[in-house]
Formats: sequence, structure tokens, C-alpha cells
Amino acid sequence: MTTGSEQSDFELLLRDNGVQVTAQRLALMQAVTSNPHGTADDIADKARSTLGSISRQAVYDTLGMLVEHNLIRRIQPAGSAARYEDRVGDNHHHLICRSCSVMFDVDCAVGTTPCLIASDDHGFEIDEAEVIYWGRCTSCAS
Amino acid sequence: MTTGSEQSDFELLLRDNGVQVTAQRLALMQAVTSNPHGTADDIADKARSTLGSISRQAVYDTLGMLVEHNLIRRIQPAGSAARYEDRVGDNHHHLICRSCSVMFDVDCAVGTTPCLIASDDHGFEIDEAEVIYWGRCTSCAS
DNA sequence: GCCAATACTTGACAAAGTCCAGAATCGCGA
DNA sequence: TCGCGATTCTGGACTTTGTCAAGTATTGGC
Repeated sequence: MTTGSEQSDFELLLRDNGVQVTAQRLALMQAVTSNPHGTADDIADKARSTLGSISRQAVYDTLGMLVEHNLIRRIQPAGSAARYEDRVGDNHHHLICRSCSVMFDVDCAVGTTPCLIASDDHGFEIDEAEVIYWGRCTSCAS
Repeated sequence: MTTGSEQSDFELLLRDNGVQVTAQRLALMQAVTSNPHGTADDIADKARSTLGSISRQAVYDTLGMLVEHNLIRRIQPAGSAARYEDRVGDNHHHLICRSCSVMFDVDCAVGTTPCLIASDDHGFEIDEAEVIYWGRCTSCAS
């Protein structure tokens, strides 16, 4: 495990955002990092292997807080529980297999802020364009 | 109500797809048409106002069947139940308000099949690119 | 009009997430 | 270093969304 320096980084990140530092939060942040595209439950399990135990409520509270502070990103594909990833701020997209639900990151197809401009924005202040590519992965295609 | 000709259209559509025609199905199809972007519950309520009553199971079964036959489309934005719409096959996108969840259709930004080409497809057979623009609507922005 | 296939109803169940009240912890200031 | 108020965590009940399974009703071809 490379917990040493990462933990400190996480601690700093939390302090910078003006929130308290707790063992649960550090464990959850680490769990998200080491388990990209995991569900809340996956992440909770991972955190439990570090902490011994953590309540469901703490998991949801913390993940919600981290999303609010833009430290992690939440994705909710159809037919699956919400997933979390730590790759944030680079506006990348996702590629999901319809049969086995495996999920890959895909870099932005069109320059830096891809489809961020809608043809008609209805007066909205758009802050994110979420793109999900649906298909079948190589192993499921056979 | 403009049930007359629409009903017949729906009936034809069902027969063309080789499935039985029932009052529940017609009512649900009409409910989806007259209530775009509605949740399963919204649609069930709408159908109830026509039929008197319909079971939850029939609603889910029928909506699932209609999606399979490509007669309606299912969208599942983060933090909300699945929504259904009858506009299908034209690859349009959606614009959702983060605070009030209002949802608009947006035509494809880049030509006809917008971001359908991923920068790296990992060998997937991609069949759909789902795009959701997130932001705040005019009334929520104030 | 009959009958097999299909669809609907009812009720139980499961997963994901939220609400609430009380206990524990954090970290600021003395 | 200690104490205290604010914040966070825990545990349990609850809600919402959706699925499963068994039995009943409807549809439509003959």
C-alpha cells in the first residue's frame, strides 16, 4: 500500500476545503482513489477493510460532501447504483458495456470542453456536459 | 382529448410489433406521449386517470416492453428515477436543471450523430451516445 | 364461442438512499 | 494541555424505485 503520502495529500485537501479531517473521510477518499467507478457499497467495503467499520450514513454524507467540493465525481448510469471516481475536472466521458456493465474512461472527443455547447441552451447556465457511450465490450460481443 | 386517431396509431404500432393490444398498453403509450420526461409513477398516474386503475407491475412491464421495441426511450439522470419519452430515433440530448430538475430536449449539437465517435472505443461496438447537459434554468438562476 | 398464449393483478421482497436522535470526535481558544 | 461548542458518526426506521412469483383475466386465431 502507498498510504503514506496519499493520506497526507488527502488531509491537506480536506483542510483546504475547510472541512474537518476524520479517519472515515480519509479512508473513503482513499477507497475512491483505489477503486475507480465503484458504487457507494464497494467504496464502503473498501473503507471497512481499513477502518474496521463505518456506517452507511457516514459513507453517503462524506461522498456527497466530496462531490460538493468537487474532489470526486458522481456518475449514475441507467440500471446501476451511483458510481464515484476521483478523476475530476478534466471533462472526460464514459464507455459502458450494456451486458456486463464494465466501465472505461474516454477522453474528450472534441478538444477540451467537448459538447459543452448545446445547440439551444434554453437560457440555462450549463456547467457540465455528461457523455455516456453505450455498447458491448469485446468479450461480451462474442 | 385527442384520443381518437392517436389510439388507432398506437394500436397499429403494437400490432406491427407483434404484441397484443390491451387497454393498459394504449393508455400507457398515450400517457408517455402526453407527459414527456415523466417518471414511471407520473405515467402510471396519467394512465390511471384514463383506466381507473393499473398495477405497478403492468406499468413496468409495459414500459420495458416499449423500450425494447424502440417505441419509447428511457433516460435515467443522476438523482432521479427513470424517465420516459416518446421522441425516439433522432438522437437528441437533454438539458436538466440541477435545482428544479426541469428537463428540456436539445437537438444534436454537432451534425446528425453528435459525439457518437469516442476518441478511444476500447474495442466496443458503440450503439448510442447519451449526452446530458447539467446547469441551472433561468428561474432557478435568480 | 373455445382455448392456448399472453398479459394483468396482488403481495412479498430487495436495493439504494434518506431522516432522525443521540453518542462520539474534532479542533479552536484559553 | 484542557474544555467546550460545533461538527461528524452511529444505528435504526423509513421511503422510493423496481423486481419476482403465483394465480387470474384478457386477447385473438381457429
